[in-house]
Amino acid sequence: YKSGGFVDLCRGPHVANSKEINAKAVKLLNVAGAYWRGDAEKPMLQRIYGTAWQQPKELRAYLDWLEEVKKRDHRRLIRELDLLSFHEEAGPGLAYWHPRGGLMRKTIEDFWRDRHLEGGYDLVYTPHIGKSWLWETSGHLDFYKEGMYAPMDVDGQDYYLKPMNCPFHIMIYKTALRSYRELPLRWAELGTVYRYEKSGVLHGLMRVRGFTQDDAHIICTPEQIEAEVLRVLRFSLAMLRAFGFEDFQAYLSTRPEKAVGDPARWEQAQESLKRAIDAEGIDYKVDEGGGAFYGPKIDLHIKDALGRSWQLTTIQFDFNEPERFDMTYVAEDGMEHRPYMVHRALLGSIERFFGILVEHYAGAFPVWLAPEQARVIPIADRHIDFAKQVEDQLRQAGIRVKTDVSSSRMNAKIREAQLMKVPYMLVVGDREAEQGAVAVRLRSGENLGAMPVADFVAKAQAAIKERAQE
RNA sequence: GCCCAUGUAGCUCAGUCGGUAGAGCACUUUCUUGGUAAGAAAGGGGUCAUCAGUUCAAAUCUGAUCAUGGGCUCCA
Repeated sequence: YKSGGFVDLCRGPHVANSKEINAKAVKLLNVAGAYWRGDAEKPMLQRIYGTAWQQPKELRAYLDWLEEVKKRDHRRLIRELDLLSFHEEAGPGLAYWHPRGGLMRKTIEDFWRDRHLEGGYDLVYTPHIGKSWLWETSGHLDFYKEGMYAPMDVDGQDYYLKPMNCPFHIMIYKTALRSYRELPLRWAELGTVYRYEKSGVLHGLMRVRGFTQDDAHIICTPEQIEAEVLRVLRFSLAMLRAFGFEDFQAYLSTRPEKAVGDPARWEQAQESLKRAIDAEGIDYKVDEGGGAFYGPKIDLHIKDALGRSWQLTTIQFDFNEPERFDMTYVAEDGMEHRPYMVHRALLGSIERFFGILVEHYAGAFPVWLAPEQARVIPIADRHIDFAKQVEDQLRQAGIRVKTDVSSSRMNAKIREAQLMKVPYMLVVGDREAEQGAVAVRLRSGENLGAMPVADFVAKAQAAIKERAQE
């Protein structure tokens, strides 16, 4: 788009004067800094953000949407729902998982590990720190030193907090002479890493300094690579669908100018990525030359309940580390060959994914994820004994349940459970105690009336199994 | 890291001209024992982010630092 002598690569339009904007409704949103020509080396200008609409009601709808975004802000909800916290005194970008958040994380991690074992992965665990040798060899100290926490001195040696898991998995790989017969290897780890992110970029759970990647490395032969890539992509889509995401967009990033590795391998890798996306029928865009210097990649973006896009899965080839660590396998010809290595994270980081889940569901999680799936609400203190019996029965049936024994009135207890977005509220009074029943209220406000405890258990278990919202 | 703004009780916020700190919710106790989103009363709770400075006197003015927010740049 052209304004006078200024040419901008955007859809425009630009106006020479704001009075040319023919709008019935305008709102100033905020002011912010922006670098001259988007270059951090250049001075910063003040940018004024505003929005203009043809009709006041369109502006109204937009402001309502902004309001909804604000209501779902995970930074607010993780506090209100008692899930996580951050602490100014203890370090920015470092998340504390409370019991409720911890229970959800455990649920996510259990699901993740089970699916991986079913999907032909092995689970590994590796240390949080390692000698500088690892990062010199991998190249991270050359390329990303400013993103790593300063080393600590241990017995006169520099040890670094790990910013990545790959060198550790490679150490395991190199404990044996590998045969083509045992490939592919698929090693997964919920690996906690630390990266020194610049202070201005930290943002709730979305950008933190300590986080857990749902990482895995696939090491295979050139013949296997295409099938492996397709397998990862399918696996990822199944995983994301299980968490309630349906709308996917893929981005394929190809070889940049400066790159390491055999061009023929790049070509094969890019082809296998492309064929996998085609096979799954995912819409994709190509970012020519947008890959990292060490390999091409596919990123998967999902759309959340408000239509916002988030990058989750990344599937990246690595032609750098196998070389630097001299990874080999012995092929049918009896010679040592260089394997392919693929890094992949499906959810990205547990912290960030959790934040996205919170915003996607506005804190009203599907039953299987909810930290407290049911709350028993005794009407008066004389019903507490029965309420505790119900609680026990439910817990034995594998339902996460609590009883509200506070001195509040039933109305207040219901309000409290609503605010915590507990899927099932089980009111018990004289009538229920007598019949061995619970009166079921959903967080939607719907009242299902009284049902035998066993019926409720069956209902809740079905909802958990189907990963239903209820 | 950069630009701008903000920081008062656990949370959401008042606090005038510089004169020594307040509300609602939450919490504790007591009363209340109730039928689907807040029963009532009393009480406790503050190094006004931190550290310096100006002043007889600082939540209030100045500076630095830390943190947070909106953006920018970055994101192996």
